[in-house]
Amino acid sequence: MAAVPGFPQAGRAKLADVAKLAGVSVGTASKALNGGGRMRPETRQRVLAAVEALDFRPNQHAQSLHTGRSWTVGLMTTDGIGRFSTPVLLGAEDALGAGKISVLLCDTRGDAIREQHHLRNLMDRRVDGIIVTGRRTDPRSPLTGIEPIPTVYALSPSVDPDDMSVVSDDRSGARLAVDHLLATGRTRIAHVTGPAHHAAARDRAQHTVELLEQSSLALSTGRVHFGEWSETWGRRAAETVLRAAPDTDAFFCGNDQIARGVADSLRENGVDVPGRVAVVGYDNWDVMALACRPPLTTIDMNLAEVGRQAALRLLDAIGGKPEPGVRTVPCRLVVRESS
Amino acid sequence: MAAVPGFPQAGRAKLADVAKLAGVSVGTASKALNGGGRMRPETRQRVLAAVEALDFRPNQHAQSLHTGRSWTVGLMTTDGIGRFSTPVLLGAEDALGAGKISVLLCDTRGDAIREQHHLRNLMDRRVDGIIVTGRRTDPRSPLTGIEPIPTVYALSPSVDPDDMSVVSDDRSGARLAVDHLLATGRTRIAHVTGPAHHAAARDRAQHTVELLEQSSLALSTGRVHFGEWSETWGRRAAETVLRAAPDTDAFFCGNDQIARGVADSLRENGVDVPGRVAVVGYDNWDVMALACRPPLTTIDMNLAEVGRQAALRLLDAIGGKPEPGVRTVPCRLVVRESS
DNA sequence: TTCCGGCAGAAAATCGTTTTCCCAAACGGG
DNA sequence: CCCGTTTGGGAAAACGATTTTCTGCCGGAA
Repeated sequence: MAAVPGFPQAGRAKLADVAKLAGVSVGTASKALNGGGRMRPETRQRVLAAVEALDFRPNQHAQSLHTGRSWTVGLMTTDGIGRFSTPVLLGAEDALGAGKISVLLCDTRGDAIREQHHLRNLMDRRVDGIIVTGRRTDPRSPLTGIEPIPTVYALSPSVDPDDMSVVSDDRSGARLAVDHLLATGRTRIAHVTGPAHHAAARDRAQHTVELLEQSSLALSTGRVHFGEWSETWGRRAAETVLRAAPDTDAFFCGNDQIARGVADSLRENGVDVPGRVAVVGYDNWDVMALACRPPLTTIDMNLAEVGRQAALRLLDAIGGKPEPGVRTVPCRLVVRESS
Repeated sequence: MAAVPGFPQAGRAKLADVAKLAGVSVGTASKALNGGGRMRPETRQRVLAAVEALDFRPNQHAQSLHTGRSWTVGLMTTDGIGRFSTPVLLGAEDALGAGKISVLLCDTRGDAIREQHHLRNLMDRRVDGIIVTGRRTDPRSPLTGIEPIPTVYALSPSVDPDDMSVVSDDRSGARLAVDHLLATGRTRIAHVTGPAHHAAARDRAQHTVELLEQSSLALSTGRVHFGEWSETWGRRAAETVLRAAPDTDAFFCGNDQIARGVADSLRENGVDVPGRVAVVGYDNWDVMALACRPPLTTIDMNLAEVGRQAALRLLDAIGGKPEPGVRTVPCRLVVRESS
């Protein structure tokens, strides 16, 4: 690391400098670094010593120009980087970083123009691959005009089943919640969730109904309560449910905000949670789940794992082993005091 | 865009192909593209037409190799990508994207080893600049070993005053809150905030006290209530305050979680908000502020603007016009129904 | 002594641009 | 008609690595 007389300052040495210091040619120096070619061990040592002395770091632009690889993947998020895409993003970054690959961030803000713009940019940079993530679990139309670049869709799958997608397993989430409630003796379960035009709400609701049927049960109110993903809706829905089916002994909610609204409403109406009624949320969003009174039992989608899986599949595809299709990541039940 | 016989398929044409199709030399083709050199308009047109026909896009690796610029900046976040760094990040991406610069994401998870690792990576990639953001407003020690690379610290300033930093103006935040409360007739103000070892809590508290003094007022309880950034603490503190100073007519809280806790506690104790007591939060975190009953008046730190300013300063520095020092971004008062 | 195989390492080609230098033709003024 | 001065455009040298090809040189065998 110490400055060597006659050579450029540390950090900006080029391979030619290393070669000169070691008394060999550039080609030989390169071979010494990259394993390859035959050479006297002593020569290799000299080169390695020179690398050390000059703190040489290869110029990645030169490498990329030669190999055509950028050791970079694009990460496109469609919703500003929200509560859902963030953990996915971190999981992906984690898995990629291990492989010396960096992440180029692109936020489309849900705008198709911006998406095309970023796409051009990523192609110009010759990224090795692309991960696309969205806020919702609704399928999205695939990116266009990226023929040769491996792409993985995370969280929001592509509508094309031949694309690679990694999603959270809504069915497993519903199963964990329902099984947990049944196992703790609840049989009169209500389901309050978000808007019916969201796949997440529809799918979880459908699975819930099916799972109850398998135990010869039905929803306590006879129907799913679709609404919004908000506490306000949770509070309103709780009252509706209690009026329609006063013997309801559990709420399975489509997300933690709704669940918290439900819990607040129950408490304020003097209904004991979990004594008389259990509440289970979805998302394991800590600020909601932990601040809730009582703290929420909830379903964790393992979003970081979704991101990690997406990254791993992308690496496979970059390595020439693409596995088309949708892969699901199972959820996890987090039991707290509301059930 | 249509395939031209005898030429590689669209998207992978090189400048040599363009030149051949236009009947000029590579150098001339380059000049035609980049404005420069003198040439007959007709020749330039021929080149441009060829570019169009072949859908030519310059190889950025080649450009970067030649110019030494990567048109990329590193964005290091120290805390996963949390609630605070996300808007900063988006603001920065927005400002940089306009300048054809892409963002390379690095998350250190607060780990020094990882930080060094990412730093090496960024230097190897010859990024044009670096933006460092953190979760807290406490000053952080500057990055080491990046001598020649322009760096801007966002949200968490560098302890070295000669570095470039962009932070939220805590003083303006406190002023907006206090002035608003005074203007609406409140004079017995309590201040509940986070841990005293957080600069954000200390600074806002200090400014609040100073501002009150300027109006010959003091805190209703005679002291600042330091605690945690949580709803639980907000609820506890509200009761403490009401017991110590029952004539308190306003709470200014260090963040929206605390404010929500305070509001909840007041409501449950039958204290009318905003009728008898006003509540003002800090952060304008929508899920908290909007879900609160009543919706919270709060201070917005304009974090996206912090990110944007950081990006702009970085661009200036990259362009050779660095302006060392700390720059502050003023806050914004968002009035809702809690005051 | 001659020839050949093997090996260490040098030299050169390559990746795709940008940029500098240089040459030829055209042009204008005296 | 001749000599500068523009002008348009080509050739070639960077940029910094990797990879392929080529050249000595040595030892051993015929």
